[in-house]
Amino acid sequence: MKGSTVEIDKTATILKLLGDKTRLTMVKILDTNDCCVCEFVEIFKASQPAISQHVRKLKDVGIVREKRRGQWIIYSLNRDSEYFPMIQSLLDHLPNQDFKLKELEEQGLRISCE
Amino acid sequence: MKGSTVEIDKTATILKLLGDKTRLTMVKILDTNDCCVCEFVEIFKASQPAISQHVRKLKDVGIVREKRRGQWIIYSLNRDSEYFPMIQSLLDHLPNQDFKLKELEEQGLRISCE
DNA sequence: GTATTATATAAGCATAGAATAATATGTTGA
DNA sequence: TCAACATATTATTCTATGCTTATATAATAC
Repeated sequence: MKGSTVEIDKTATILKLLGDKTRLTMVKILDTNDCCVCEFVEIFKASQPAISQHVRKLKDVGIVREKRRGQWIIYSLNRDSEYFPMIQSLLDHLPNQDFKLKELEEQGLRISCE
Repeated sequence: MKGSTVEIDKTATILKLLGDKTRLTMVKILDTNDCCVCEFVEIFKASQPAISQHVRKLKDVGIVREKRRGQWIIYSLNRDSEYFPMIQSLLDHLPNQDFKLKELEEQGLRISCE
C-alpha cells in the first residue's frame, strides 16, 4: 500500500493545478489525444499566452510532456509521472471531452497537428 | 459510464479546494475519523479561525458535514456527496494520516471529542 | 536572407485566496 | 445569571494566481 501512495503536500500542489477548469479539461483531453497549443487556443477560446502559461504549469510539475514536431509543440500526458495513477483515477470520473476535438476537426482546424 | 461522472467545471472547484495542504489532509483524516475543530487546531498548529474557515469551505461544497455534540461540532466526510466517489479514489492514493490523531491521543488532547 | 507561423517569456494589473485580529454566537456548568 | 469553552463570522492585510500586452525564440517557406 505504501509504495502506491504519493506525498500529501506534493499532491495538494498537483490538485491545485488541476483545480482550474481550463487545465483540468486540458488534462482530460490529453488523456485520449495529444494536442498542440494552437488547438487548445481554439478549444478554450483563450489567448495563446494564456494557454502557454497553463501548459507550462502542467509541464513544470511533470504532468505533461512536450515534443517538438516542426513548428508545433505537441503536448501529451506523462504516464510515467509518479502522480499519473492518481490523476488517471481522477479523470475516470470526468465525462469524455473528445467532442471538443471533433468540433475542431469539423471546422478543419485540426489539420495542423496531424 | 455517463451516470458515474461529474461535471468538469464543478470538479475543478472541488479540486481547487482539495489543492490545499491543510484541507487535503483534513479530508484524508476524515476518511477514517470524525473530528472537531479543536482537534484540527492542534494537528495543524493553526489558529481556530483559520481552521474554521477551511472546514467551512469544505462544508459549503458538500464534501463534509457537521453535527453538533454539546459544545463541540463534529465534522465528518459526506459520503452521500456526488463527488464522494471521485474524492474516495483520490484519497486512496494518499498515505494514511491516522498517526496525527494518535499523537493527539498520546498527549491526552483528544478526550474532548470522544 | 526575410516573412510567416507557432510558441514562449516577461512585466503589469486585477482578482482570488489564506491568515490574522477582533468580535459574535452558542453551549455548559456553577 | 455569569464564567468558561468551542466555534463562527467579519474586516483587513498579504500573497498567489490568471490574464493581457508586448516582446523574444524558433521553425518553415519563399
